Parts: sequence; C-alpha cells; structure tokens
Amino acid sequence: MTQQTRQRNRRGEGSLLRAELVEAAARLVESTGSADAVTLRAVAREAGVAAPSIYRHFTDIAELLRAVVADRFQRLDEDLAQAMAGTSEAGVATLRACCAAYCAFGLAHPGHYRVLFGPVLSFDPATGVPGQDVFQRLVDAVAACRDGVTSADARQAAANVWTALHGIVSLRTSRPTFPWPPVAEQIESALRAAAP
Amino acid sequence: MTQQTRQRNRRGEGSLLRAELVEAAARLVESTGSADAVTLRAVAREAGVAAPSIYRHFTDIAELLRAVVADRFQRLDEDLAQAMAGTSEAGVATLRACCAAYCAFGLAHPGHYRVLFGPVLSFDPATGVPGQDVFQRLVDAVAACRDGVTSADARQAAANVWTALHGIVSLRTSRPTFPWPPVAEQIESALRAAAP
DNA sequence: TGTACATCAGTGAACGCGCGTTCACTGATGTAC
DNA sequence: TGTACATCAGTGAACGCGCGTTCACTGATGTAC
Repeated sequence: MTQQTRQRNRRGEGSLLRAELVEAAARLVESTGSADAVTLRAVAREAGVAAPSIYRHFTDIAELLRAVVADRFQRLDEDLAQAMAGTSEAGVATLRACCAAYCAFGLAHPGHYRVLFGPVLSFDPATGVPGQDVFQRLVDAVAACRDGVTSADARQAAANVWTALHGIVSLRTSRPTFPWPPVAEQIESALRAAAP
Repeated sequence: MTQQTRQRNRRGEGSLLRAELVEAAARLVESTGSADAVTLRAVAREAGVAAPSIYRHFTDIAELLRAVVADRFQRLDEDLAQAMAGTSEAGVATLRACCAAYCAFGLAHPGHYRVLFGPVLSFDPATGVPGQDVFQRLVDAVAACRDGVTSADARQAAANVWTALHGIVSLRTSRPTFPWPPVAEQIESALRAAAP
C-alpha cells in the first residue's frame, strides 16, 4: 500500500519493524478515531507488509494497540511536562500551561485522544492504569497553585479539572461545527470549576 | 436468539417489526457502547428475525442506527423537560435539575450516551443536527436563572455547562474505577464554570 | 355466502468479501569450524 | 580463508468465519366479485 518495494530488515534488526507497525497502527487510530476499526490486515497494509509478519512482533492486535496507547500516553505526558517546565514561576501559570497543553494535544490528535480516554482497552494490571502519569501531572500542577494544600484536596481538585478539560476536548472534536467559545476561554472556565 | 417461535405480524401491522428492530439495535448499542459493533445480522439475531427482513423497514444499518439515535435523543429531551418542570420556581433550581437529569441519563445509559455524543453519525441535514433540542433545554435553563440575559450570552453559558456536564458523564463512564467525587459535587463545579 | 386472487410479512439459500490465523516456505546473513 | 549451516525476517497460500446483500420463495390474510 505505502511501498511495495519494502526492504527486509537486516539480521538482528528485526525489531525495527515493530516500531513501524506501532506507527502504522497509530496512523490508523488517528484517521478512524476508533480502536475497533484497526484490523490486523489493515495495519499490515499500512506498513507495507504481509499480514502474518505482525505475529513476529505481537501476539495479537490487542497487544499492538496497547503499544500504541502506551506510546501516545507518553507523548502526552511529555507535552505536559514540557509546557509546565516552560513557565517561569510555579503557580497558576503552571496549571494554566498544563491545561492548555492537554487541550492542544487532544484537539491536534482527536483520534488518538478518543482512544486514550475512551473505554479502557484491556491492559496489564501490573503496569498500572494507562494515563496515570498524565493525571499525576495535573495533581502536581494543582498543588503548585497553593502551598499547604493536602494531597487529597489536590487530587480532588485535579479530578475536577481533568473532567472539565476532557469535556472541552471530547465535545469539541465530536461536534466540530458547533459555535464553541474560544478554547482559552473554556480553559478559564475549567480552572474556575476547580477552585472551590 | 431471543425467541425462535416468533409470531409473524398480521397483515397491515408489519410496521410493528420496525419498532422491535429499533429496540433490538438500541440494546446492542447500549451493551457494546459503539455504533460500529452493531451489525445488521446481530440486530436480526437480537430481534429473532432473518437478516433480510430488516430491508423491509430500513434501507441499511445506518438508517436503523439513525432511528435509534433519534429515539434516544427524544428520551433524553423528555427526561430534561420533566426534571425542569418538576422544580417549583424557575431559576437556579431549574438549571440544577436539568444538569442532574442530563448526568443521570448519561450515567444510566453509558452506551447510548456514547453514541449520541460521540462522532456524529451521518444524518439528514433537513431534520437538523441531532441533539439540538437537548441543547435548547440547557439554554432555556440558563436563561431562567437571570432575567435580561441576552440570547447570545445564554447560549455561550449553556455551551460551557454542556461541556462540563459532558466531561462528567463521559470520563466517569470511561474510567469507572477512578475515585471520582460525588456527582452532585461535580455538577456544582459545572455550574460554577458557567457563572462568569 | 363462497372463492379466486392480490398483497403483505417474512424466509432460506447463496454470493463474494475482508477478516484472523495457520502452515510450510524462502532467501539473505551471520557464524562455527 | 573458505564453506557448511543455523538463524533470522518475512512471505504466499489456504482455511473457516461472519458479514452485507440478492433472489426467488412461502404461506397467511384480507378483499373483490
């Protein structure tokens, strides 16, 4: 599909195809916005490879999708970390930057976002719930706003902020023709929701 | 599947099967939480009917799904209308009741909610965007809170409330094991988001 | 009142398609001797 | 240094399955005469 003159990887470099498969699956997830629509054969076509080749690297399509999800969660986490590090003083500005980066990621990659925060794919409990690092960033950002806030309070407030941000991203991407207020304005609204 | 001794409808009552098909499809939507997973043959099985029978009433599965969506939007609208009518004085209590009914619907029927407010199924533009009645209820409830509020302001505030409510419902149903605050508390948070 | 017939509601068999999965294989390449 | 061989990366053909869709059909029932 993409290229039919694919060069076989050299001996010992077989795992290169693994990364290509993850990227091919990620492209399909982004374009369809659904994990169900990503079939094993579609990934093989997208990667320019025969379908059985996938079994060399993943036991089934679910494992491949888990790899996609883990990768994109990590990218989101990196985006948040970078945005927060970019603010001069720790405080409301940090929280605001974190929220803006969260929305920017979701609005730029609606297909990935939908799969990351839609119904949880079956995952390995040993590695924890996917996305908990991202939530922890929010907790940290909330805690940075007020000294002496208890951990429980910060988690509670972060849950409310997360809820509000998720509403912004998912409803906007589901109803793109609706006359939404500017994103920045809705983020302020989300921050208001957090401060009790 | 459900019953194999199905009685054929009498002459002139063929449209009864239409309603049965809509309900069968609605059950599948609720249990799978996805429109893609609802296949024509699965609906036929669920309704206890041969697959080609569906063509007597719908040109394809998309038309059947549109009927399901329209029906559930109407039920949600009725729930909201009833909740709002149940409040004594029009005001914040009406808005609060509207929000509570919205969340109650979404949390009680997560599969339907996901399909109603996920990516828009192709629809007939002549009948308008599905769900606009529901949004209008929110606008009315917001307007009832303050006399003299302009229509544009009410729509803007209602958009923010809708966003917040959607965040509550969709994130809770996607992450049911997360330690969420009580729903009532998150609804107050959503109302705070609206009041500028 | 009886009867022939049109209509209606729904069916069973069949089709071609894309899917996941298996199997034995191919052929390049690194390695042991 | 040469060469036989094991390993590795990936393939092509084939399978059974569920799917959407079509077709000619069945048989009950209302209706015209």
